Amino acid sequence: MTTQKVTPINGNSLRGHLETMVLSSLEQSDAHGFEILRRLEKAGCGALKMKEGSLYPALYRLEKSGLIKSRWEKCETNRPGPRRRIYKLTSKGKRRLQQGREEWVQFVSVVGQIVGAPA
Amino acid sequence: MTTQKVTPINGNSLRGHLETMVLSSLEQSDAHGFEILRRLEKAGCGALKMKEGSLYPALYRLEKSGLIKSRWEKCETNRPGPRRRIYKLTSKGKRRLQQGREEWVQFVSVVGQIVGAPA
DNA sequence: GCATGTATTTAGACAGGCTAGGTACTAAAT
DNA sequence: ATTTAGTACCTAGCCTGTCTAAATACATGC
Repeated sequence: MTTQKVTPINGNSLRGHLETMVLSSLEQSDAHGFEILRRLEKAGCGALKMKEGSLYPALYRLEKSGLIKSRWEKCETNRPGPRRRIYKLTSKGKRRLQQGREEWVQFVSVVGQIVGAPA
Repeated sequence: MTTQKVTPINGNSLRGHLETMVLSSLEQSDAHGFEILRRLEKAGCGALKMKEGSLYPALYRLEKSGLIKSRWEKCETNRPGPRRRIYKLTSKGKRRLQQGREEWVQFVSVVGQIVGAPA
């Protein structure tokens, strides 16, 4: 009974928002892919399941557009595991994030009004 | 100066929301495709540009799923122009609309929190 | 060795909104 | 009569971006 049906947010509805989400998650601090995944999953409260296969291509696109920059982190810095690629917002990326937020607000406003759900 | 730059809501961000929008626009009253387009465009305040090439396939999918039903309207009923296909929500469609609204609220809540834009 | 957890990468599938046309009917203009 | 314009519908094929599913690599523990 208490099976708390959390309808997962699927890929379609994420389209066009994922990149802003990634940029936003990098605002607090630089991070590598897996860490971004963890941040988003945590913030998504179980409803959000972004996959590696979505994230890494997105990161590639973002870097290609100059919105983020990456550097490799050596793994000898007192931690186990493989190498990590650390991503960082560029100033261009910060501006885009601002823009993405404005677009998000407009998107919510417009679609929300049509869908007519009580905000 | 007063060029009110309305960034149009593009196809990607509409993904996965369009069907709920269509269902919602049919709630007030039955309508044919063009009328749905007008309703959405009007509600979108200029920011929303849904195309026929998106709507008609969506209507087809919705009908195939039993969420809407259509009937042809003869054109001799005191109006000019070609025949129209009038769409109507089924009870299954009404239930789906409810579900779509719940999912919308959740979507806005989750993504909104991540994007961090002031709601 | 082998399994496990962490981390990255990629090929290919797939969905669905968009482009860009086409069809058809009516009325008004030429 | 023919053209033009407005309304209405339909569709083939494109394109983008998320997902599936697998491979690779490194370190630790059994």
